[in-house]
Amino acid sequence: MKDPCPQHAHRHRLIQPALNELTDQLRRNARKITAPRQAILNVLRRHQHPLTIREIHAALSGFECDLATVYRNLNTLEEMGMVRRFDFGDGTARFELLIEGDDGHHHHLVCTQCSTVVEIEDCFPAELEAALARRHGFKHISHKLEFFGICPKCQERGRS
Amino acid sequence: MKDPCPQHAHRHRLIQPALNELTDQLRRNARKITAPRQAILNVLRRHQHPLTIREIHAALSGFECDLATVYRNLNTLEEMGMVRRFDFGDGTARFELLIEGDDGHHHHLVCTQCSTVVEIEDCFPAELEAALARRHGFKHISHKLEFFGICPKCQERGRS
DNA sequence: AAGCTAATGCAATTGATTTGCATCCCTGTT
DNA sequence: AACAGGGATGCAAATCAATTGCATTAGCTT
Repeated sequence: MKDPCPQHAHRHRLIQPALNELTDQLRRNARKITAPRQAILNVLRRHQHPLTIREIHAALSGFECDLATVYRNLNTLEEMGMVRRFDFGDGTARFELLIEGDDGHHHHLVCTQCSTVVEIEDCFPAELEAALARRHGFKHISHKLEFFGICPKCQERGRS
Repeated sequence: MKDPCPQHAHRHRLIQPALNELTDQLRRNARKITAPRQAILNVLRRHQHPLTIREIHAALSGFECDLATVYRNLNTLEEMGMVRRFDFGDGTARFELLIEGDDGHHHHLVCTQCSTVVEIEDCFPAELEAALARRHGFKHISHKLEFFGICPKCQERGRS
C-alpha cells in the first residue's frame, strides 16, 4: 500500500496502534467492543490526521452505521482520552487518534484554500501560559492554537 | 453610570469611539446609516469585549430589530474591518469593535465556568510565525490563539 | 442460556447562522 | 422637496453541525 493519506503533507507518526490494543483500551474502560466502534477505530488508525465526523463516517469502508453513532462514539472516545478534538474554526470538529499516554497536544498549520494540514511540533504559548496563570490568578490553564495560511500548491495554482 | 461591563475583568480600552466617527466609517464605505446599524454600533461601543450576536441583540436597548439583521450587520462590519470575530470554541461567534487603524489582533483568557474574559496583550513573537511560514512554504500565515482556565472567583465558589 | 445495560438506528430537535423574497427607507439626484 | 434605485430589513424557511428521545438490539457478566 502507498501512502494512505495523500492529501496531507505532514510526516506520519510512526506508530499505528494495532486494533486490538485499541479495543483493549475500550475493555479497560468497561466499553463494549461493537462493530461500529471497531470500524471507527480502524479509520482513525489509518488516518492519523484530523478527520471530521463526516469523513470518518464516509471512510467506514464496507461497514455502515448511523451518523449519530459516529458522533456518540467520538464523544465517548474523547472522554476516554483516546481521541483529541481539534477546532479549525470552520464550524466542524475534527478528531485524531491518540497514542496511549500521549495527551496529543500539538498544533496545526491549515491551508485556507485546500484544507491541507501540517502538524506543528512547536508549542509557543507554553511558557506564556504559566505567566498568564500567575498574573491573572487563573488555574488549570490550557490553550487552543492553530495556524492558517496558503500552502505551496495553492500558491502555484493561484499564480496561473 | 458605573462600570458598564461588570461581568468582565479586563481593563477597558480607554478609547470609546464616538458614534459619529463610526457612522463616518460606514459612509466612507458606501453603507447606509440605518437605525439597526446605529443601535448595534452603540452596543459594541459600550461593551468593548467579545459579545455574541444574541448578547448584542439583547442589548439593543429600546430599539428592536430582527436577529437576522444583527447577523447580517456583523458580517458586513467584519468585511469592512470595523469589528473582529473571535472564536472561543463554544460554537458561538463573538465580536469586538475595532479602533480604526487597529487590526485588533489579541487573545483572550476565558473562564470555562463563568465565561469571564480577560484580554491578553502578549502574543508570542511574530518571528516564530514567520519561521513556520518559511519552514513549510506557506504564505499569509495567521493564527488563532485563546486561553482557557478557571478564574479566581470560580475557584472560590468551587472550594466551598 | 439469562438478564442487565450500554450501544445503536431512526427520527425529531436544538442552536447558530444563512438565505429567499417582498417591502421599506437611506441617499444621491433631479 | 419629490424621486428613483439599490441596499437594508423583517419574516419565514432553510442549512448544517451536533444532540437527544425512544424503542430495539446486542455485548458482556454470571
